[in-house]
Amino acid sequence: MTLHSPKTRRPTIYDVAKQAGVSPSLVSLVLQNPARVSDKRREAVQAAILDLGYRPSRAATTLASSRTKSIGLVIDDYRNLWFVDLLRGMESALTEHGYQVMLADSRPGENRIQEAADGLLAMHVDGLVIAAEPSASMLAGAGVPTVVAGWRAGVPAGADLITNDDDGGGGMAASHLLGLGHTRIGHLSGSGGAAAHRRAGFQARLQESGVEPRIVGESGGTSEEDGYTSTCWLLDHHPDTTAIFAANDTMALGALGAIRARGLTVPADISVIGYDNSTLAKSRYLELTSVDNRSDLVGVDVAKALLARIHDSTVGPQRRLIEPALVVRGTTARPAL
Amino acid sequence: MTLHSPKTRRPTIYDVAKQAGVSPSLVSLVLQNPARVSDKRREAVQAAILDLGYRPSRAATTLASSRTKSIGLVIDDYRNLWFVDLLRGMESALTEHGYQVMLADSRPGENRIQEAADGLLAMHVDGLVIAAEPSASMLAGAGVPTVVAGWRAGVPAGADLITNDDDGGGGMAASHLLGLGHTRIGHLSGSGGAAAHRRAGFQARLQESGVEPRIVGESGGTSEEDGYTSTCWLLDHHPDTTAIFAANDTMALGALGAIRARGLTVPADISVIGYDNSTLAKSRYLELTSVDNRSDLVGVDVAKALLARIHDSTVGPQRRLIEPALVVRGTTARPAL
DNA sequence: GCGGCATTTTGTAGCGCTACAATTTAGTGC
DNA sequence: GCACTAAATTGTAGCGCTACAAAATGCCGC
Repeated sequence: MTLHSPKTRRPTIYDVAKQAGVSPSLVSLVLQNPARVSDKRREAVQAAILDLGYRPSRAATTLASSRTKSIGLVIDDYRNLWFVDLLRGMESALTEHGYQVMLADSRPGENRIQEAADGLLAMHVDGLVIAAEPSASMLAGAGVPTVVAGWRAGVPAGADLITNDDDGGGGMAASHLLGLGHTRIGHLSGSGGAAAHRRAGFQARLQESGVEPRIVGESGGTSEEDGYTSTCWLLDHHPDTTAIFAANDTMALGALGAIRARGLTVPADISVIGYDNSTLAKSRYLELTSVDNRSDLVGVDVAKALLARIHDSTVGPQRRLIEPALVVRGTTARPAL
Repeated sequence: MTLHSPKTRRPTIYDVAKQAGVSPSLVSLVLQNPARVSDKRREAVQAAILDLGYRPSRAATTLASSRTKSIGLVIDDYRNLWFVDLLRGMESALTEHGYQVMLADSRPGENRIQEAADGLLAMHVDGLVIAAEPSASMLAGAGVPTVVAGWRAGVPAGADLITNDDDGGGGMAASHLLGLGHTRIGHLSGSGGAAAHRRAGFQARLQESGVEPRIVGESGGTSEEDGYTSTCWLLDHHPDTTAIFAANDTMALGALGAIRARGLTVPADISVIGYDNSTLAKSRYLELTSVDNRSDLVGVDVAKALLARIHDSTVGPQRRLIEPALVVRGTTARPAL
């Protein structure tokens, strides 16, 4: 590639057309569907593109064609890494159709989901994914296909919903602990929607077997600190507890800390199971048993739902749950006798 | 807000103008500089905007004004959370000037930095930040102000460079361990550029005091697993080691695992210090002493450099190092006698 | 060589917005 | 009320691209 006068304005489709000796329309065609153009012209155009360092203006394309081949993804916080699996899942299903994903976070702490969505909509995204807990009822989509991923509350009217089966995952955790022989079981919960479903599924499955879990922190936070203090409370009030299910891996880490502080050992004295199958859980140092909510699969389904709606605006909104998977590692074992 | 015929095309500036009884130009003015418009018209326009649910088309604005008030940030992998601090730092300095940040990752593993940058450039970003290790020499910027953040290799010609002082951070780790009285010190390194600087700074500071560090994994990876195996090697060959400096927190976690596997205790038997001050390090369970590279400050400087270049294209490229900070927690202590 | 048809190529118009000059309106002093 | 300046408002002309209809070209058999 030759660098032509670096300080000049970027080359346009007209520059390419002139250099290749064809019309701008032809260049546009080459860009969109090279197969429709004769070999001779196609090569001339591609050579000119390379030579000039031409890069089509996304803004102009958007304006002229009124579709961007891109879909917007609103997440809550970059630090909540679950979106990464969601994103990869979406991309795997989207790239083959030529779609891109644009990310925006909702300013953690301020919950500006609508604002983030607006920003994305201003860029003419063809579809919108909300992967953050909507605080108030939002209108969101405003015309473009919208799907809520990973949350169940506050789904805007007309939006698809594709989310992890947190009830099912809670049930899996319960079954795992029951299967190992535990009966005096604690649960560290939190106030969020996901935590509520995990709790419900966990509790229901235990009750089927006649076991009543000791639930802590139902209306509290879900940080490591919360996990720590909840575990302390649990060990104070139910010292015979042999297993703890934490609503997420971070809280499980807190539980590990509290257990260690009591001089107890995991899993010999107490089993611990987390949720999310995060990096934390996978760590060799922690070896945390955890429930993986398969956000990658959620992402794939999100993409499919979006594509379906984009190509056929008459399909109605759907709701689907993705089944999680239990990953057994080193923090769960049979209870001591 | 009234919802007007949801299935119709989105309202344009002309719709707003008609409804407010003014010209499109006036609406545009209200959008850009409300103070320049009389109260009466301004309010009429704003009411119309609200009523119609009007959202300016970013594409049209970009095309017409040829500046987007947005800067592009290329990161390597969303999982490497250091970019979050960088981003927040940038945003804190950018939002007051009305600029937005657009993110793109370079497809982890494939190192498609140029591709990611191209995508951003196609959206007419006014500035570009490369926060990923450039594998080959890239042209990057191609006209727009560019700054490389957090890396020192492969800086494109004409780009600014603002990065963490990894040498300084390594020195801080060394000083900390020396100050505690350690003299038999190991270092878990890696093949990357950042690791090399941390190693160099660490080694230099130790040598000033006549201490020669035992360096492992200089040409290896920087995962938890690498930290684990390197530590095993270290403890095999230098069992008298009393302190270990890991090139990052993840490796430090691996070190903790290996130390525990040997039946040794941290920090009683061995002190461990990491780098990055990640969530991991802050965890109450781990309490890992770590060097914080203050990526937030890097972000602020990146933003300032960019703004300076955008507003005055004649300023030359600059290079600046940001001083890191040591965060002492529970994994470092005086050596046993 | 020529009609008839498929393929390739091109002009024209316009997407929604902003810059800028031109025009209108308001404000001032006398 | 008038000349004059400042402030507010508007019309015009694109920004770079694509859709689409129209035109040009190529290809076939006879």
